[in-house]
Amino acid sequence: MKQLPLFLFERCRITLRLNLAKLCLFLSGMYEVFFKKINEVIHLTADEEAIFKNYLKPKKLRKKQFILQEGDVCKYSIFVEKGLLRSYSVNEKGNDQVVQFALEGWWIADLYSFITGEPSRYNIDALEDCELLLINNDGLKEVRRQIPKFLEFSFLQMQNAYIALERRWSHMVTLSTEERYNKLLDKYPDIVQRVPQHMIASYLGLTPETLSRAKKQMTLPK
Amino acid sequence: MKQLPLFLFERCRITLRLNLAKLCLFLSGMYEVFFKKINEVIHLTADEEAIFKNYLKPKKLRKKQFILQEGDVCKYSIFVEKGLLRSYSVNEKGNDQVVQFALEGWWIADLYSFITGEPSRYNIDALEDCELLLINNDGLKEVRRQIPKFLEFSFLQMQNAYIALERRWSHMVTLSTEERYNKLLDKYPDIVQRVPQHMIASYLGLTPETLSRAKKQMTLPK
DNA sequence: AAATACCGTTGATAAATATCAATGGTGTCG
DNA sequence: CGACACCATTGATATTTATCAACGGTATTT
Repeated sequence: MKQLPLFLFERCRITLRLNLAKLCLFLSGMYEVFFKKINEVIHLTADEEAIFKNYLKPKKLRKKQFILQEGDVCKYSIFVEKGLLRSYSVNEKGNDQVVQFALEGWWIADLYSFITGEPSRYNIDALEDCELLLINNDGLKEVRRQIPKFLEFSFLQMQNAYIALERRWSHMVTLSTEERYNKLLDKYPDIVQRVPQHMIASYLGLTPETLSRAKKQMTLPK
Repeated sequence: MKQLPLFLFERCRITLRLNLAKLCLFLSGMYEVFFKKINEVIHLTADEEAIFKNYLKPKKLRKKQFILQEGDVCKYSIFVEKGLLRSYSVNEKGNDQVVQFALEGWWIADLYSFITGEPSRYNIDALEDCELLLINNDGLKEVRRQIPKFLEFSFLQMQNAYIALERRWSHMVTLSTEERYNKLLDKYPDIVQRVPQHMIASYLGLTPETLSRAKKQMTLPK
């Protein structure tokens, strides 16, 4: 067997060392928000965190890339370590209907498709470059089995999600356009700042024109 | 001590026997739907059902009576054995906004108030004479602790509730007035039949007049 | 650097729905 | 039995919001 020239080998070593350093940095930061969030509610030991990591799949997503497209099955529940995503459906007129945004520390998925395995009617794409953690349903079930505390966490999380959605519903029905916008601005200023206004409008159930005019009304009135 | 006349004692015995019979009948029927519903998902042993019954409080409610009023804390999660309830809020114009209906086998509460102990912004009243089972939050926690299977049940139930609400949201945003009404008619014909139309309208986010006209449109067109 | 896509704003008009008011029917209760 | 509460329907009108079209600014791509 022919021997490789030494300089090539040397280059490999250097490259390897550099990538290793990057990998360490990458891994240490990759789960930071994730476990911070969970540990706000239950306390996981280092061992338990290790179990968890077995089922988590890190993924980076560039702005405008899809992680779920209409017609596909939603195989993963997505945790946002960094960045910003949105889920939306496209109605018969071809307009986007934004369902949800997801910032750092939030989860996003089409739960119905995720649970049933039916094709999704939603799209999920990145509004900014993202770092995500993916876990599939079997993974979640396995973690809940191995770490019973996590079932408790899942229940509480789902309960909170339900309550939040119910409140959003009540605001949608009760509040005027302007009040709804202000509510969002008040509660999630980050979203309003980082998301194009026409997507905010869609999220609030308005056309871009209507939101633009409503904002104008709010500045000058009296 | 003066002795009571015998005939009085005799009358007591008869009354007692009658009431006992009624009580037995009452108790056997009282939890029927409840455990049937739960056992569709998990299986409870007789012992476990007995534990459960310790924390359940049967209650009958007459048509038009309230079980929760705006400003009160929602102390109970309510299971409907029989009858029909609705939750609603009253907006600043004094109109009712129906949030939810609950038929036999369903749960109803203001979850936010129930969990946090904050005063509720909703009313819950009976649209028909009802038989209910009430359980407070400590009771639920205790049952989840003593019967871990029930935590699993709670998680799944909450997950389903979330998915259902999400779908309702998507229908509200996507579908036309008529499609929404048909969806409800298709999915819950019982509700449409048993509830006055103006409450259906409110549930769908419409005025009674608009729903009336929409129905008319649906019969004659073409 | 030029071309292009994306975005927010504004105006004119159309459509959907709410609001106000009146009517008649039905059931309930004293 | 009659008075009253409750309810669905219909008409006329007002309000809200969507739709269509055009413009100018900014960022992105080539």
